[in-house]
Amino acid sequence: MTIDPRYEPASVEPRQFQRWIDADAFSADPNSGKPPFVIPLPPPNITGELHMGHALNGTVQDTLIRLRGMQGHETLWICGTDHAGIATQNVIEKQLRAQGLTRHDLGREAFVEKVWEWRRQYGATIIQQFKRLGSSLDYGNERFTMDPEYVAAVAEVFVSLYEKGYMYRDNRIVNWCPSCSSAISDLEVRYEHAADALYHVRYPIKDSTELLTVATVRPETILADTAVAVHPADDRYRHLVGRTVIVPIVDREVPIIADEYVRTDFGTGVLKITPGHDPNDFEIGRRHELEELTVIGFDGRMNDQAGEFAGLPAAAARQQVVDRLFSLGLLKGEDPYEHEVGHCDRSGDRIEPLISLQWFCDMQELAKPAIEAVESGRVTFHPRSQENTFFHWMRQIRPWCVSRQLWWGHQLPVWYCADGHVTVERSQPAACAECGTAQLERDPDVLDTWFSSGLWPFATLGWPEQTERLAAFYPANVLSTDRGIINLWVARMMMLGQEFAGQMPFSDVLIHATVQAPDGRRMSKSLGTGINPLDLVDRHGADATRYGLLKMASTQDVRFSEGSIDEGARLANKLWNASRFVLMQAGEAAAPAPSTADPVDRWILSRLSGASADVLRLLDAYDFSGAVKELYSFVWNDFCDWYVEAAKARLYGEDADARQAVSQTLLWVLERMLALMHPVMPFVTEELWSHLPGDRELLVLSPM
RNA sequence: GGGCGGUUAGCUCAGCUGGGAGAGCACCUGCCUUACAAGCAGGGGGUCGCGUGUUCGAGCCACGCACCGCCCACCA
Repeated sequence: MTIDPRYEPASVEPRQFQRWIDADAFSADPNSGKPPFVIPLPPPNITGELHMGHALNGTVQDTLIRLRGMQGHETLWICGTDHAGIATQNVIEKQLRAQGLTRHDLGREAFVEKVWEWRRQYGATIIQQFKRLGSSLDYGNERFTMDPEYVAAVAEVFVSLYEKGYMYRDNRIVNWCPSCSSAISDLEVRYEHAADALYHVRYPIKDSTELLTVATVRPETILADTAVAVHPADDRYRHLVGRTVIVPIVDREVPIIADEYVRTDFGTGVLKITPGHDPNDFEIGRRHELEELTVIGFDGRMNDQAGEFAGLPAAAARQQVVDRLFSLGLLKGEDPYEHEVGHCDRSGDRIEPLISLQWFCDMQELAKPAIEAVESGRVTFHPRSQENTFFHWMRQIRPWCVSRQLWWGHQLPVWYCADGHVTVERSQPAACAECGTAQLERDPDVLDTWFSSGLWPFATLGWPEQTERLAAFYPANVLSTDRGIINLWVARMMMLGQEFAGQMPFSDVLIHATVQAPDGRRMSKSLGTGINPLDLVDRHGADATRYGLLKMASTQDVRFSEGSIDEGARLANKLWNASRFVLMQAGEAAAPAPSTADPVDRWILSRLSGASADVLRLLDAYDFSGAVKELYSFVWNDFCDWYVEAAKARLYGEDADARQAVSQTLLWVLERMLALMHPVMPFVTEELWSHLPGDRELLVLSPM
């Protein structure tokens, strides 16, 4: 037998992967009787390309799946992708724009068909990329959040939530993204530092020569002011409560009201109230039954109510309003002002708080069992400290705005008749639930993409049908993800899983590290700081990449170091050559057996069992970095540097019995070592396993 | 504003319930020793972010500060 003196990943990886596929090694049998072990892959967006986060998370999950499989579990790693509503629609709209078109030129049906076409062509790219890492996903049961069965599951959940009274429609102020032309949820708003100005504006008091000065960063919304507020206990202004001021420029008479919300120590202690364009003012407005005026439209431009400013983008209107205030002598001054401003997580556009009619889901009741599950330890986060993030959000959870003004996604299962009656059904209703008319129009909106991904652990198994797979593989065991979507996704899966599948969807939430760029900045395409994990696989091999990622990802944030990947490559090569040496000595010997005659043999056997125990213990504790270091030290230092070197004397000696004994022990330790290494380095170990003497099953299917 | 994590050798990081400062890479010296030069043997290199405190003793515990990264947050 000849084996290359150097491990060449590129020539081994495709071949070994194909063997796993041919042996159907990644599918799960619901009737095997073995204890299940299930991980739902966080479904990547169909628009996504494999990035470092995917690669790390994929490696973590694959290591666990392979480990548990070898330990005798029936393992299932749920595979699939997310339709990613806004993200995907934006990609297609961008393509259209390049051709000078908008989605409205195509119309809804043609546009959605175009997205499907795109999805058929490119939507599986990232799943193919996961294969390069050796991921043992259940490819045969790949799911998509827009599969027909999944669509039915989403409708079932929506209708059921509606029937239980959680889902309602309301006219409220929402986070509006002008460039997406849609509302988004609170969690999709990203706050960014902005250097604006704080303007001090004088409002004349009616029947008085007095002026009241307010401070605002958004003078353009003055046009929609419907009150001015002071704190009820503020002696400076107490006498003015109940009087009237004249809103500058529009000369509207509005009341001076008192509200606890106003801070006496900010600005002048007088707050202008614009219920139509500020979430706080909206709440105050509702408390005081103020009129809700709108001067900024859904396109982010001033609307007809804005008079002379109509048609201007809000930002441009701001400057013109300021100029007018100045010329009216009502601008008292302006100060530089730095604050946090909401931006759309998807488009990056500045959020415009606007009042609109949307569907909301009341989350408070749904949150309770999820909070309790974490408090009681039935669901545990690793590391534990991440539970703070979860509790903080869940204990003060607010209604979830679930409707999106998009075309790509799960259209709401809601119909309206001409009289405005609402009919919520699992499938197209024949008649209005209230008046019976057959003239119904479906709500054009679609659901927040996180609504459907919230059903992932059970909708992928056939729910609401009571399938064998659902019975066998729900709930899952581990959910591994980035800490950025603990609330966005993990918490929602927990709430919906409990409500609809009757149990928490998993018991262990793994929050893996975030890999930063080598300079400590965020790794991102837009910053140009991204490192493509597939390049690493090309250059160092998949096993090396996996090893390196596990090695470096020990704390919450970690800087990328190619040195760790390189260490993995060297370890793979070391394993390769150690095996080569052992196999050359072993020849075509029979099944290996350890010998305990020599103290050196006893030493390595003892080290092997010690290292095995350590590695398994560390992996059980999700300490991948520690496990990988232990593996390295055993393979390199104990086995190669000490045992193999010590074994040479006997191997090359005159004593035939000693030669036999040491060669047997070498082979035996090698075999166990390959098995122990397999979850981390599946390719090189599987290849070497195939060179071991005797008929043997694939390593991935062999017991640990 | 609140929370989480980090700050240890030139670089990336380990250091568990307080008592030896460590690994890999890089560097230096000597070896192409017949599994591997992606190798072997050996070596230099750190007031463990700053300050105070607890202790016989602190990288490790407490409090405070600084800087970096991230999450959450309805103060114009």
